[in-house]
Amino acid sequence: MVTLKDLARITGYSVTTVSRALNGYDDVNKETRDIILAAAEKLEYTPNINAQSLVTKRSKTIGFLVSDLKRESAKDNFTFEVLCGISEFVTEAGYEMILLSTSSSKQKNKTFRQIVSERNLEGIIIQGLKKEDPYLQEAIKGSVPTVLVDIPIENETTGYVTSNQHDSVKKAIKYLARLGHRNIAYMNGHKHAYVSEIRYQSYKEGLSEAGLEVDENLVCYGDYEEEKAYRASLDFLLSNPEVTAFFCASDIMALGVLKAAKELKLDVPKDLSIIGFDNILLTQYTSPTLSTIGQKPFELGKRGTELLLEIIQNSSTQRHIIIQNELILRESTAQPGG
Amino acid sequence: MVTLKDLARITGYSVTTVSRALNGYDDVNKETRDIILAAAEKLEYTPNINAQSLVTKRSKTIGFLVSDLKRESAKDNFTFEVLCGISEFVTEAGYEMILLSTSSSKQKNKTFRQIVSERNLEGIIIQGLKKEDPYLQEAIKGSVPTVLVDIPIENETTGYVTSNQHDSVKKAIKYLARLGHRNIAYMNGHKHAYVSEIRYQSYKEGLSEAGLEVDENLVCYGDYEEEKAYRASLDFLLSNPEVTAFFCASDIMALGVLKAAKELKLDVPKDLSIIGFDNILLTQYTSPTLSTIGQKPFELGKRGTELLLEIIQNSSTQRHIIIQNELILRESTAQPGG
DNA sequence: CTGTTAGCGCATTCAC
DNA sequence: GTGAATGCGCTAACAG
Repeated sequence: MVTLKDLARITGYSVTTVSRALNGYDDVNKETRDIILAAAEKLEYTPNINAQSLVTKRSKTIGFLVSDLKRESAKDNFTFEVLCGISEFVTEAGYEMILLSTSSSKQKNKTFRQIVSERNLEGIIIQGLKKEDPYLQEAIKGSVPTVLVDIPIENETTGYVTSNQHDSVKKAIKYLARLGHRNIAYMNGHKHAYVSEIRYQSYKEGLSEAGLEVDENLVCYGDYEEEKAYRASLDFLLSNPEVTAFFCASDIMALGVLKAAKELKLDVPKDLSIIGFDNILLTQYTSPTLSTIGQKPFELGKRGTELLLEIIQNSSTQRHIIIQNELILRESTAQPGG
Repeated sequence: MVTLKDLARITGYSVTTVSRALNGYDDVNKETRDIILAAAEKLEYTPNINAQSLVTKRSKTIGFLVSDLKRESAKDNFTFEVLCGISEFVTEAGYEMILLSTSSSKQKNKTFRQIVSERNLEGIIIQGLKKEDPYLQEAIKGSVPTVLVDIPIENETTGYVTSNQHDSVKKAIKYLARLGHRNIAYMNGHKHAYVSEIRYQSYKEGLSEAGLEVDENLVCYGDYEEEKAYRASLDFLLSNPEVTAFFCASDIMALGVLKAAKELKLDVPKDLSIIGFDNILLTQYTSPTLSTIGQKPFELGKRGTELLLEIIQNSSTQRHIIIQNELILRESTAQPGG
């Protein structure tokens, strides 16, 4: 390992001068700088970021905190795409990202503050935590720069990045209404997620704006799981034959509804239109293919990181970023009756 | 931020004693230790790992180096599942993981050594790099503990974790042969991946062991892409009507073959049996559902990390770990003719 | 058992 | 322009 001291010894200058030359200070003789830079290059000198951060207090590291990063969550490439987006931007900015999972941190009885101070994290991006998660509360209250994915809360050191779920859900509902659907059901996820609320609220508003009545009985709960959505919709469709369209808070649940429809010999989209949310790869392969609302998780990660670094550098003019979703129409939507 | 110095000041002991008490040395008076531990708890003291690593030379950090972590790779949840496996085990061991992408590192002209020494990484797990990638070569030659995923190379500081691809591919081929297939084609991926070679080799051996001749003309190249596999197999199936089974080096390519078969009005599995590799989620949703070889990427990540930490601690008895794959039979395989 | 001393690699005063 | 001195938070000899 080559250190500043080595470079100092070899070039004959002091550690101080070497440090300044390498960090681009302009009070260094050009010749001196060239000599030092050449030596650094030759020896493949790399600054020790840990040592740097010890004195500068800037670790050039951020954390990405997600809820249980277990086997199952791997199915959900939303998190992974966000991760990719973060990774891309973070590296561009000369930072590095550490992956943190709440489950394992809790297991180790760490507080949010500890997670952060252990590694001197400059900021944290949070995704997928339940509303009532203590880490989330700590993060919001604390003074560590934080960016939340899909949780619309902001303050001095907290920002968020999300998509225009409100508009896109309303758009989907109104689209169904325009096709002639009068009884549009909603398959909601569990109540621990902010997005469930937002989407449900938007569903209701969409109905109202389309001149349709909101009927609480047309709401099912599938917990963002295919199997649960399948079972819930099986019963539901049997007892609510007037329903001709189903809007689902996630594609995974839409798959469950699709399965139930098939089992009940309902033709999709002739007897039942279905719209999902997420645009997962599978939606292009089902039969019929699934209409859905497409998010851009990669962008969420990338822009979220951008925002986080701005908050860290105190250079941000805003505390939130909204990414546009896209209503993707495929084969699972049509007029009622065909 | 609470430091050792703070604890020393408050408890009246020296920094050294506080440090020793906290690190569980047994040459500390029990009473003293209790006082110190109590103070640490009360003030929520958290050791600064960066400072620790500066002196101990152990950063408690490993890197996960993957090839281009771009938008597209997100489709491939193999990487993500490996990542989840790493994350789980790494945290258990008190380590943290940093995500590194070759594309961005190259862009910054960093050598492998620099990537490692910048952050004092204790070890690295590598996945998805092409055979000829310079980072891979550096890693293997270098003295930094390294674990390769699916690249069977080992030496003093390098180990690998992979699945029994050899056996499982042979098993699949022999299964097809037992069903009565005599002309079994192979859809290979690009040649930059070790796994392509291994699977191809195993395919040939499987044929031989089943008493079938190896015909180089029955090999196609789909580059691990659906579209390319689709086009390659379209031509191929037209000009090779005697082929009744297709083994594909990845499920994604199997999807391409399935699409081509449908376009050619070939019934799967009646006219053409298909077996893929990976057991991606999609294989359960296609029609017909796809037979495939299931890997356990989560296990790969987890066991790989385990191995890496052993190499780091110099406690490993072996340098490689093999995880068992599973031949999963679904609807896309049958006897020729039905 | 405990404290003093030294130093990890680096950036930053402050003199010269 | 340059260097000596200081300290970031911590561990590791070495004395006592």
